[in-house]
Amino acid sequence: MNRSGSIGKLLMEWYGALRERFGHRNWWPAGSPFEVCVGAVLTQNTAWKNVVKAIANLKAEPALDPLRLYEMDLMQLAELIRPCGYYNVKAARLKNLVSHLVEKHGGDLDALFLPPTAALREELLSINGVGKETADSIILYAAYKPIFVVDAYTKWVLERHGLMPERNDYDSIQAFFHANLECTVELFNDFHAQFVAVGHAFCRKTPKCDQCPLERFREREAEIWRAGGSS
DNA sequence: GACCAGGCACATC
DNA sequence: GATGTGCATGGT
Repeated sequence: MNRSGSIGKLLMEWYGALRERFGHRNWWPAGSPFEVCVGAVLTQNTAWKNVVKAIANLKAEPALDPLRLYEMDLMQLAELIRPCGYYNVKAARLKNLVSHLVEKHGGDLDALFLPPTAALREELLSINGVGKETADSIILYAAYKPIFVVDAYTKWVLERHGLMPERNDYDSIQAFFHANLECTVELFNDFHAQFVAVGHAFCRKTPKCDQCPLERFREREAEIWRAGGSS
């Protein structure tokens, strides 16, 4: 087995251990694809608990709808999403996303999601306020297309286990997972969610880190490096 | 009261 | 292209 095969096998064992520990995460925690899009913007550098409050406000208005958000006053939108922080910035970003959706696709998410993944990603990234993680979250969890979402916890785990690819930028890490895993929506969906779960449980909690379900793979990881290019 | 959270754009060098 | 900074609330 070559080295990439070994890594793929290890990653699946990681996934199995995480899944056993945390259970299937049932992501994305949202009632509709549009809610995923809104949540993806609101959760930028923000704890999900606070996003839940903001989304509840939008639902109560009710305003969790492309056209309503499109027509809503910017200041009013900012006030509704205040609990999730950066509310002025995020109100503008939501407006950008919704304006694109309404003006280019008549408010129809299915129309937005029609292009192939690479083209859709480029289109989303062209919207000010939609970066790589936000775009990929929308593609995976709202459009149901297989793309691996990389976040701070993903980087933390890879670094912690010495599995970081040559370059540690977003696209390189994403390519690493695409190269070593079966590219399916189901796997990418829950794998990313498991990284978030293990991050919540152990990242920055060094005293507890020895209880992390990934610790038992240390020896396997060392073996892979000893084996080098083949095994 | 300090520190952190499921980023991103923009300024500066 | 690498690095620094502003954005802001709520939980621990």
